[in-house]
Amino acid sequence: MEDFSVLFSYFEKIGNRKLTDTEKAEIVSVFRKETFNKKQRIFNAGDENTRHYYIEKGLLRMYIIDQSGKEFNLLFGKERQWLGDLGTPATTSYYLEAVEKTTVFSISESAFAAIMSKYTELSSNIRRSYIFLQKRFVAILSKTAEENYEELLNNDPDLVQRLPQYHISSYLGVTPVFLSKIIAKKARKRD
Amino acid sequence: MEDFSVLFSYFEKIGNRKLTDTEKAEIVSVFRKETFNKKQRIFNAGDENTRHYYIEKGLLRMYIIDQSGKEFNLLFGKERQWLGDLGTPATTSYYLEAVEKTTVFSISESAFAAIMSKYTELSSNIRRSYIFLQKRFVAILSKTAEENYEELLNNDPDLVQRLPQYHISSYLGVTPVFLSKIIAKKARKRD
DNA sequence: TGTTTTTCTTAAACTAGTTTATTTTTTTCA
DNA sequence: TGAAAAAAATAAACTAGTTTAAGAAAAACA
Repeated sequence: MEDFSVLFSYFEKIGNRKLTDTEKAEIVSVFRKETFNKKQRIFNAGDENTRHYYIEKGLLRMYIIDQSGKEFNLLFGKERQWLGDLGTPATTSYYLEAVEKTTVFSISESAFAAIMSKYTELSSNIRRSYIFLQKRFVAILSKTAEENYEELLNNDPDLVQRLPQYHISSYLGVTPVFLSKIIAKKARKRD
Repeated sequence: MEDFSVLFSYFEKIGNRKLTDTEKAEIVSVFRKETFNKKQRIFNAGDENTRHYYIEKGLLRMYIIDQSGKEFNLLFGKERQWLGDLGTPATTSYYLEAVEKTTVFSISESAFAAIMSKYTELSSNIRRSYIFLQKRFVAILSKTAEENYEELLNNDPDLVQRLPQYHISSYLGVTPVFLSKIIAKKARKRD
């Protein structure tokens, strides 16, 4: 029998109360526990009705590939975070991939919509995602790559450590070459 | 007595049914009809507990001012659209201003949260806003200013006509000088 | 309608970030 | 552990977009 305790804790936290056995059974029935290996693709641009992922352990990235074949990391998700394309069930434009070996609880859009009416905190979560993206958007628009790198380093040093540099540069909207320059400059300053 | 018919129609559309007189009275009691003149400020960065605005007529812009004093237009809102800072009631980082003389129905965050549970379509609206912002983010990150201008022209020609060029350039994340160049180049091509 | 103010254009010098290519360092894995 | 592959650093030439400035055009308004 698979271990859903992390998921139960999550719902107990957002519901601010213990779950009954019936509720636990309900949760087990709509979520699917899955594990993905490093670099394994979870969904692809063009896929319809993609699922939502609550991450137990590991690191995922959601990205696009532009006309010229270049990748842009839109979002990362790590343990105790949600990731997925909120545009679902419409055809997605994104790719979702594991950066590390990752274990998730996944749920279909329809089931997600259903539990949202029960756990209203899930809607607040979408709203928080919006606010996060808005901040990120403004930062990338109005600040230099150097400032944005500095900020990421402050806000989520863990992420910077777990990701290869070229994934970070793509998240910041610059080339790996340029991020390398920024880091070299920072190191030069420091001594 | 002020005319709330546009707002009633909106709720009848999203609720997919006629409103009762009681419901109409409820709506009138929580919304405030307001008019803003061209260039009038509606809220400022630093304000707390900003309101949500459903636009009856006119055009608003939400923007930031960066460290160096430069403005960046994050979003525009026109008739039959919502605009506001979803981060409310937390202190906002944004400015909201009327581009044209604009009439709105405004509502406080607490009342908004309350009617959201009754008209669940309002949550879907937040989700749609998220999807819109995500698309815009990806476009600005991965496409040239020229392509982004072209796209805006296709998706919302009306907006391009109603806004001064420098507001559009700021929305696209470039300087007015550069947008002017893009437009000049386009005109040169066309003949 | 003419004057003032605001917006747009053009030009030229500049810079943040890109591209391509090569070398070095780090990681992977047989 | 040693060879191969992946990631990062460095360099140099390049370009998309910025800055500053000045003039032209359009809009506002008295």
